[in-house]
Amino acid sequence: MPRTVLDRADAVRALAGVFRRRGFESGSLSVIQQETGIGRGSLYHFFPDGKADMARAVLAQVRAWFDEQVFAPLRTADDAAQAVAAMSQVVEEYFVSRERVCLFAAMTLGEEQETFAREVRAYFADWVGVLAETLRRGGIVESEAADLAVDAVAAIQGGLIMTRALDDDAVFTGIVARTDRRLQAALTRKGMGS
Amino acid sequence: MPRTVLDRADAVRALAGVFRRRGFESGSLSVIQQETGIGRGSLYHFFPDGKADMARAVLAQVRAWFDEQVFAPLRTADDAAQAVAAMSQVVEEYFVSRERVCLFAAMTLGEEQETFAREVRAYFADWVGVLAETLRRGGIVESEAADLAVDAVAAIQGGLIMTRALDDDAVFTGIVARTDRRLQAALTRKGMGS
DNA sequence: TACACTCTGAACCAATCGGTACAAAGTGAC
DNA sequence: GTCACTTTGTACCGATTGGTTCAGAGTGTA
Repeated sequence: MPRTVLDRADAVRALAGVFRRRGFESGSLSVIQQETGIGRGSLYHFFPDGKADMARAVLAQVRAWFDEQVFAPLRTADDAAQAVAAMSQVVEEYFVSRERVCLFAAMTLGEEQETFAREVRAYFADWVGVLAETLRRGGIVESEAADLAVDAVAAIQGGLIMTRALDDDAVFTGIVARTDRRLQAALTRKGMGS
Repeated sequence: MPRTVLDRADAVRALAGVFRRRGFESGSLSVIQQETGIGRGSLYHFFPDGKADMARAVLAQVRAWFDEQVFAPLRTADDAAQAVAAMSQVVEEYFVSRERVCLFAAMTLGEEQETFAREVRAYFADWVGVLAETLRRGGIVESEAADLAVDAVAAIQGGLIMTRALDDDAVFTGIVARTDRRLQAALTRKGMGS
């Protein structure tokens, strides 16, 4: 049963790839058409409001993925150390297999900054929040858990920048590994050390 | 003696501001003209090769600033701990007063990625290299110094993303402070602990 | 004053932009 | 096969893009 007709999810997937490679601004309609093989007609059929609609859909898909694969597991975990280790692994795989680009981070630059400010803020605030809560449940005091969580997410995001800049996946892999190690160490000493 | 005529340095300064706010892609000639008050004629007088030339000039200016204010002090310092503390302070001031945007990091996204790949790689490699060398001179073993340096620069870059996303300067300030504290702690224990 | 030189504004260009319209092709239910 | 509905390619629109040209204003020197 060959699928010849696209559905919206296919289009969103293809768009995410283009936006990761090209950026939102420079991913022009012609380029999108060419790289995805999706014609203008289909694009405006699935996304009547044009490029903004496409960006919104892609962001929503990424957000949904993180909700399922990252945030929910952290929330429901009873073993904090194991949950954090799982997060490190899942996040590493995700970004390495997706051009080493976080589309939400990309949205903090340029003009579209304001357009999606709410979604971007929610994504990072939720990530930090759910990680901090997991660390707290693991026995780390509230204030230290919050700092550790912010630092961990920042390290991952900074790792993506460095790994793209130096064009070396090992940079990102190393940063994620050491970030995980730092969180595990904090959980082991239950937030007592400095 | 009122300066009514611009020189190239004025133009570069103004362009840096526009690129930080708008990004390279969306900073169109008309927007640049409008926000800087510099006409097309002047722009193409100073930057005959157009937008690419402007980007190159802005990047070179940022690079020169870091050479002078960050890299050189680290290289010539005899007190590693003090030099690292100075770096933290200077870098924090720099980014807070410049829209919390690192133009080299912005260059790791989108199409222009390849255009300036060499300069971007050099900027980050030099920053990491000079910081690692400073830590090594401070008594930290080579392999650990390299990891610490990569992690520190990544933390700063990730901090910029988080601080823009959460629209809160305190996020960046906190991350820089804790990154500095981590480096100081490593220098104190001379790279012996884990 | 006159001169060489730097800087600037405005008009203009082809190419491309994001977006629209719509007829035709594809698809599943009956 | 027919029908309602979804998906698609093509042609097209006005606006804007990055880039060019060039006459002339601004400036320092003598």
